[in-house]
Amino acid sequence: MGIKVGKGIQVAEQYCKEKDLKFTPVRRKVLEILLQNNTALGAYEILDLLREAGFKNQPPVAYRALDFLVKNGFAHKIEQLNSFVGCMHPGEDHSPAFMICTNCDFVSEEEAINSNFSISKIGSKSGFKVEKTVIEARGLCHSCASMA
Amino acid sequence: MGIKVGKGIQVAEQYCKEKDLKFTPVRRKVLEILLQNNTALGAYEILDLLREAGFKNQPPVAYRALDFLVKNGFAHKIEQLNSFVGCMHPGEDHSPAFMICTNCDFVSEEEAINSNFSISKIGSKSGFKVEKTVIEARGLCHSCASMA
DNA sequence: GACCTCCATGATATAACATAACATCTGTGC
DNA sequence: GCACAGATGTTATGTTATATCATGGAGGTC
Repeated sequence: MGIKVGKGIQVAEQYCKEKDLKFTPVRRKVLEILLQNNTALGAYEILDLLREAGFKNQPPVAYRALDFLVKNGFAHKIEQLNSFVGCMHPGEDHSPAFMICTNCDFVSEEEAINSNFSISKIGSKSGFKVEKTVIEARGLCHSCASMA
Repeated sequence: MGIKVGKGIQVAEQYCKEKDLKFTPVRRKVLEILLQNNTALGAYEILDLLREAGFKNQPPVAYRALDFLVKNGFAHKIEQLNSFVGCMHPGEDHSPAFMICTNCDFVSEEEAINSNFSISKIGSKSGFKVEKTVIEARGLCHSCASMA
């Protein structure tokens, strides 16, 4: 099922064990689905894949699992796409920045420590206390850019 | 109607004149609505306000006007909220960062040149060519933070 | 073992956000 | 007048997300 998927699942499993969180079959399956993809998936796409895998497929099934994964840092929502990606750094405290290719839909997650810092700084100029940042860029990924 | 509103409308009007764009009544009204608010408004809230002002109120009416305003830089979409804000720097080339107060819903627009730059830098590490960035922070605005 | 509590899941319905598609109108240039 | 382009009118539908209440299942307590 791919090294990436395997590692992600393993880390999530370990993390849940430590935190006494329930890594249930549907949550595991959704994480697997997300990690198997390089593109962001919408909740209803995930729902279809869940159904194919024999799970129930009412919307709350997917949204509940996604809520759990996002809340615990195993997945992220790409706000511009209303879609979700598996997290490449589960369990680690991090500030992601997402690069979304407008040509092939590839989404990569990068570390945004510096940007995040400067956003906090921007906020503090006006007395705003930043708690969470969303940083998403659109453009062309390496391979699409070189084809152009 | 407020200095902010007046100035925003005036700038938009001038800009449209120069660019030969049609600043029609419904577009003007939507911009007024957005500029009158310190919070982001959803398309259907705008639609209600349009109806009150005597405009037609099918969804496309609001979405078309919003598309026009966003495309021409008179408004921005706040992706996390599926909502819109009037732009405080119409006509100027700028890289906005939005600060969204989770307590009072106030949204402020700040300039993000430095962050934007570092996001492009993050992207370029992996060969990604950044074309557009979305930067949104959630937290507490000055006045909500001081109450806490 | 019976009971309780907590959380997850099942199931139904509906809310909220957004666009497709086609008809009609209106101003502009010829 | 007529053709064109862009804006608006109108109907319908697609897509994303949540509220609500019922049911189930693991673990603790007596």
